[in-house]
Amino acid sequence: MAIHKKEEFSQKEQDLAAFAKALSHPARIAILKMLAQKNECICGEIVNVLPLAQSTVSQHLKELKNAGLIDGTIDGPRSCYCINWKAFEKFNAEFSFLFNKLKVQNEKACC
Amino acid sequence: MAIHKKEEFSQKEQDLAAFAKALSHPARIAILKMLAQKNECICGEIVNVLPLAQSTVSQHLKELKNAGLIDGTIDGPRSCYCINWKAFEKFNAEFSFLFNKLKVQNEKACC
DNA sequence: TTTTCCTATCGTATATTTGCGATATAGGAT
DNA sequence: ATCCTATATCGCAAATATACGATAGGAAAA
Repeated sequence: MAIHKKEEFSQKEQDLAAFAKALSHPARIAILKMLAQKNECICGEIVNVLPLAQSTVSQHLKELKNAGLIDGTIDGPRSCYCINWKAFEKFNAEFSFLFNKLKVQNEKACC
Repeated sequence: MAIHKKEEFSQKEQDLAAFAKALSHPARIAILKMLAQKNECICGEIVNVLPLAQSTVSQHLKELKNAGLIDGTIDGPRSCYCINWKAFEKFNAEFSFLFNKLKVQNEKACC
């Protein structure tokens, strides 16, 4: 890659891309699905369900946390994660602004 | 990575992840934004706008096309791309199904 | 025809991601 | 205290992604 060019794009473009990147692995989609379905937060249950080693799951959780998509708190001997719905709303709104709003005028086929 | 584990997840999870991956680079976000804004389809205009080499832009376009997010047709000496709104709708619906629908019951804070 | 312009693809270098085992850390149980 | 259980982090190997220059191909222009 020589030099990373990502910085030359607008902050919004970078933010959206970072959000999408956090969702760009089926394991992380599966984790979010689990967190969305369970009313309570979960922790190592995820390790039992996913076909991945504990350390790998922990890494995916960390990435989701760094991206702000989930919150994690230490609950005694175990860790407890839950979805950060605010972050989802924020990005959902930005995606809508970027694409959905423009869609109406563009509905006609092109090319 | 030794062995790719992606195949062990459900098809829906893989599809959603693939869609997100296509959006996971600011250059591709910028391309989609351009295509959404212009009523007409564009081509090498993108190269002039983005801070990337022509070959790199072409590669990003190819990825977006492979992911099904854009359509491309050859128009004489130049290529013409446009957003595949159907694909966006499809994935938007799946994301909503996965997350938004579950959100209502989960609105209460956790952790 | 030759030249020019536009785009796609190839080859390559480097960066990042993915995955795992091993290890560290920290709380609970004995 | 020692042991056990749950989770995070480190270090490494392999796979992918990113970026570019060089090159190929094809249509229009000269």
